[in-house]
Amino acid sequence: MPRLSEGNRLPADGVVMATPVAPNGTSVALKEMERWTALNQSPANRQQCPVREVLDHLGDKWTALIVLTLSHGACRFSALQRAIPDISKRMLTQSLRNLERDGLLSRRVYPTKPPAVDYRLTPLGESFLGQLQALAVWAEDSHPTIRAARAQFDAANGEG
Amino acid sequence: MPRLSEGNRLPADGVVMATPVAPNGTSVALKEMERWTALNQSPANRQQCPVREVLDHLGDKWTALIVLTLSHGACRFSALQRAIPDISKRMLTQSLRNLERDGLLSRRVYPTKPPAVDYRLTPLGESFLGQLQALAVWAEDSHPTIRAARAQFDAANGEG
DNA sequence: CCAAACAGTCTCTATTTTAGACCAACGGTC
DNA sequence: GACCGTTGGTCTAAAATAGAGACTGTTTGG
Repeated sequence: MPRLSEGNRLPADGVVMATPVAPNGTSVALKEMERWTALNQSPANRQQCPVREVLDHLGDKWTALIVLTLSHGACRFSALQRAIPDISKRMLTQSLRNLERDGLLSRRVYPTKPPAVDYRLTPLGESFLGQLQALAVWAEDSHPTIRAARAQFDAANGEG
Repeated sequence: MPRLSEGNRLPADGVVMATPVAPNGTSVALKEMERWTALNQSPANRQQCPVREVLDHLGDKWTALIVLTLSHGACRFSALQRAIPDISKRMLTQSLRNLERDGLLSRRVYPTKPPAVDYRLTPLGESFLGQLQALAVWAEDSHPTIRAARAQFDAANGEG
């Protein structure tokens, strides 16, 4: 197996790795890349990778929205449902459980009839919220640029 | 329809809104929450919400990983595949297209045989990368805490 | 001449998500 | 007092989505 090292056998008409090159001729970024690639080879490594873990949670799609919603204060199940109308009960329950399991929020049950339950961020949850808020700011700042890029792309590639 | 205002008719045994209270008696956070809730009622609003847009992209699950991988420099399709072994070609293609459409990365085709294509972050992509890296740092920092919380949760609630 | 590599596309299946019914007890209305 | 909505969920069936793998056509390597 040739195990081709990317970047060496590249088309002659374009510089592909525009990164600093080490004395031996291989790109520095390439080496980092190889390390990263190697790391991701084993399922075990992938599973215990913190980045993956966080990303998989964001991949819940609802998780981030829930945390953002809870930034306004403690919230009951049904209030969350109203705040995020397009989440199904099932997913809301599931996402809340995951978040609780990971210690990002705490669940409090009031033994009344009908039962009342509320969710609030833990300190860990608050710190995650900080990250999310930074992301939200980036999103708002970049929104116009993204919309523009999107319009341009759609115009270039078929408009159907 | 009573349109119950959350927070007023709460169980007597627990303070549910531990947030500053405005002169008129309603929680400040509650008002923000109502605004947020109102915003999310209309599908149109949800669709054009920048936060949603970014979150939906992270919800791709692979998008973030791709951007993080491209932080090491330009990368060809197959190298990305090797770097992220558990992504399917289908999703990789799809995610790359979305990212390109939103102007986070650029795609360059070298008309050789066999064809070569490489992807690299645009300035906008780099700025998104910054956010992602901050998130990655948070993830690594918080990993132990999360693992602990998880272990505790699993111990408390049935260990099956 | 068979195999692999390149960057995808296409189809078929497996997983995930959603929509909606249901629970049991209570408050308000008619 | 029948009827409705409210509480926080769980459960099932249907819809959307993701994944696995075959296929494209050309070129180099063995």
